[in-house]
Amino acid sequence: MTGTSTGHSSHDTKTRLLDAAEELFAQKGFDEVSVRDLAAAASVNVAAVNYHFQGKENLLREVIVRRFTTQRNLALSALEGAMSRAPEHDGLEWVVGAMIRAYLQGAIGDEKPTFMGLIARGMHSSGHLTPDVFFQELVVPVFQAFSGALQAAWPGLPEEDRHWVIASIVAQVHHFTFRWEKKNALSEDSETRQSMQRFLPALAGDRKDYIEAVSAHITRFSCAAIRALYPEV
Amino acid sequence: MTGTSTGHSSHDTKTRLLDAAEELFAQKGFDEVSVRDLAAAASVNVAAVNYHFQGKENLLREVIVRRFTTQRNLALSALEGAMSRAPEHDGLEWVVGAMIRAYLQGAIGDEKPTFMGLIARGMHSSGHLTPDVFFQELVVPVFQAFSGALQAAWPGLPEEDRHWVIASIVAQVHHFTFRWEKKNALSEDSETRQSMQRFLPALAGDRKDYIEAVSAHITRFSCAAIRALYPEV
DNA sequence: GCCCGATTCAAACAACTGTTTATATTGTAC
DNA sequence: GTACAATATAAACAGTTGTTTGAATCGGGC
Repeated sequence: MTGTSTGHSSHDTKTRLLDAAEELFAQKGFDEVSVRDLAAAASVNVAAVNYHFQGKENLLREVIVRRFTTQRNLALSALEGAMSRAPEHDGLEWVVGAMIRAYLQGAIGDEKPTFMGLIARGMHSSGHLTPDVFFQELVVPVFQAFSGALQAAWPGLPEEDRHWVIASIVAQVHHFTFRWEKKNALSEDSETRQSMQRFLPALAGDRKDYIEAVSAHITRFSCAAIRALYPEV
Repeated sequence: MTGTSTGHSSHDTKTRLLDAAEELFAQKGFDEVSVRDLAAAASVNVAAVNYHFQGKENLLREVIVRRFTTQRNLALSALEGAMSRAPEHDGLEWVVGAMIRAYLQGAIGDEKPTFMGLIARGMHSSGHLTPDVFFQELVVPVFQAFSGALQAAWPGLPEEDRHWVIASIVAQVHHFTFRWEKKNALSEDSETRQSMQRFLPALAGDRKDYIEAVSAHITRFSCAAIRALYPEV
């Protein structure tokens, strides 16, 4: 990292390792993936993990930061775009919908197993990553941006209630993300999978339709509550 | 297990092991707890785990089944009680509130680290437990009971939308449960913990108040949406 | 007393973990 | 070509994992 002049060959194996780690961690979780698994998946030597990163945990940290940074930027720019082009009469649905869609897109929009489960695991797990920096840099800005946008879109919603409402919206986004991942992790003919699809038929469709259906529902449900509970101005 | 006549001494160490496992798994997760940790916490020999249960995974399975069974029964009886005594005019809030309160009570009502995180981990994790039986026996009945109660309380809500609405409610319950656990897992002066409490001041209060505040919010929020979106009869 | 099945225990087992070492191999500057 | 740093490799390391073994102990029945 001292000079950006020469380095070119290492970049390959480093990113190869990062990519493999992201996919494997998302699939099976941190503890279930050994350094040897990572090395094999990336077609590099086992020692490479400790040479390029310093230990397995640091690799996880870098994976998370990389993914979450793009997710944060995605959400922030989507929010900014929505706010600037928000028509006056349905500004609420516009802003909330944009936020939800951006998150879902980044979370399960890709065909590969996503990072969202990885984040969930990482936050569950005991000390695998120091959550402080991560939380401050990546979660807080999105929350505040969303909070500000919501305030602008629906001034009648007081600040202390806004926290509750945002929590409820985030809860739904996470939950539906999790359901999609969970479904995909099950075998095609699993009883559980069939039950899940019976309970939520949208799970049987393809990714794109699911994201759209979920976004529409959360937006409709949450905005209806907001409109019913708080005065328009 | 052949005869119920003699057995008395083993029962002690077996339940001691179950209790220790439940607490440790909930605290640190399945992989982070070694068989030796379990044995030490229960004050039994390491081999006891493989003698009474057959392997560590089986112990986890029995822990989960035991806990989730009581949780299921708790939710079902709470729902039944609420339905029988539901006054006509606010039957919706009554039923939804009872359901939410029962779940939160079982999830984070105890002072010990709860089983909810354990369940979440178990469902996340790859193959640690066969989810099929577990899901069919423990999740499905509660879902169906809640669905039936909701139909009775608000007939205007069509079945396919009911699935979505229930998912949104469950999402919130899980999320707020998770937030409480997450907060408790962090050290008192952690920056993240302070941020979380700033975003959701109720997290700073005690357990009882938190459960009450969360139940009230989810009920209010969700029922407002239902009333706004669907005709009363 | 003796016997017998059920339980407990300390010790050892084989497999796997993340990490390090010492040796090659590479690419580039001179 | 040689020299040099950066990177890749195979082998070994020390520690932990879940599980098994075989002997010791317990608890009554007779």
